[in-house]
Amino acid sequence: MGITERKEREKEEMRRRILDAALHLFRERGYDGVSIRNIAEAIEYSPGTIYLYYKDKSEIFFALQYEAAALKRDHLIPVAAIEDPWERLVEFGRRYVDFGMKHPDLYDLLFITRSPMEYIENQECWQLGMATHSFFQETVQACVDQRYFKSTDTETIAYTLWCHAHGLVSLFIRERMRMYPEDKRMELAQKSVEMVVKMAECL
Amino acid sequence: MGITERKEREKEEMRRRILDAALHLFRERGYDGVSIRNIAEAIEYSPGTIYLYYKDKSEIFFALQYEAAALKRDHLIPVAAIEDPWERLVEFGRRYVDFGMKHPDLYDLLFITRSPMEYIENQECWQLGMATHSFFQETVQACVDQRYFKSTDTETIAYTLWCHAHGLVSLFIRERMRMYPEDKRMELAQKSVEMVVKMAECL
DNA sequence: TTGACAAATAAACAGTGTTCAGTAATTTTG
DNA sequence: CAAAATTACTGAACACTGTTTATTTGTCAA
Repeated sequence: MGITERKEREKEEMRRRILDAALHLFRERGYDGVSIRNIAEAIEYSPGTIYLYYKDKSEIFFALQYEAAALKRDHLIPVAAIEDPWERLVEFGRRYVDFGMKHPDLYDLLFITRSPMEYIENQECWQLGMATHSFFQETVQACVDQRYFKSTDTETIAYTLWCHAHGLVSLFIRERMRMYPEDKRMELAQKSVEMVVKMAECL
Repeated sequence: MGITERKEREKEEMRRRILDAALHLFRERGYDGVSIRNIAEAIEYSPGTIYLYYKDKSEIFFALQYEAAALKRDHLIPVAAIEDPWERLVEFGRRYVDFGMKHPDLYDLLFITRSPMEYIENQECWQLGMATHSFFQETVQACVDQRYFKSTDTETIAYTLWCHAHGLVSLFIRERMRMYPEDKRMELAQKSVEMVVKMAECL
């Protein structure tokens, strides 16, 4: 009796279709710029159908946020193989920024968008993000242990580096770099990353 | 004939009432959480009346954004009196962060909120922001001239410092510091500012 | 074939930004 | 001072939003 399996598969396919359409539309017009009716129209179903698969609009958002967190983890996973903690940290930073630049919509979803954050902490997405943050902090700790920094305040060092990376990405993707010519923005961002890499030993 | 003057004054008072009510509501519920009808109700007028004073909802937003920029400038103006460029820069950074922490809603308006940014560049608000940014960059230039930094790349130094400050404030006000206990967040932010001050000479 | 179950729909509700014909108040004019 | 003109304001309407629900459609098992 493979019927229930097929049904389950079809349900999953439908959820996939909804998410793909939603992400595509969110990318173009932002969360608030997209209506359930828009998503329904995109997948050629009636608005009510969406609610058979997702409880409400925000759950679609959360599902996408989780996928974003997973993609980010996958983007960062390779650095775990780097032995030297300093090299690992530098590569982590570069890849963090790289992820933000390559997937502005997903980065936005994860770190900027105002959304019912109260709900999120108990969710897989939050755990995923926490794991990544812990990995980052452990790498900083390893660097501290090997005296790569002046300071030994691991938490503050990690947080300071994160602030820089996040500020860099979010100013870029929320278009607050208009005072710089468009073709110079990315270059400036890269120069800034390298500058922080060089001065990090003074942290 | 002081009638036209009185009319003009009354019109201005009405605009003020609308802005005050809007800011109060935006603070509580955010831009999207507030409707024109809410604002109208708050000032005890009908929704249509709002449109006699502001072309649409986003124009109310822009008016508030301009006031935010002006308030930010006023918050930063005192540092211009500081002679020593290094001291001036440090105090500028502290005050920038301080403004963001004290007025999260206004900071949000200025540097995070997604809004029709295309319109903004020709506006007074943008010019105000540009002037502040120029002042900041000139201060960095003065520090460069006096060899306060290793690097002489003024633009990248200024941008890097801005990234850190903005990242710090925006992670805080968009609630992405939940991995730290609430009573430690502000302390951590302050420690990070001081850490950047100390290591800035390595920039 | 029929009954049961699941899936999809259309319609409805209460809300949104915005427009506009109409009303009420005020000022200018005769 | 009364009538006309101007202005300020209203409230209903339009097209949209998220969400719920009664109803219809389609599939499968007996």
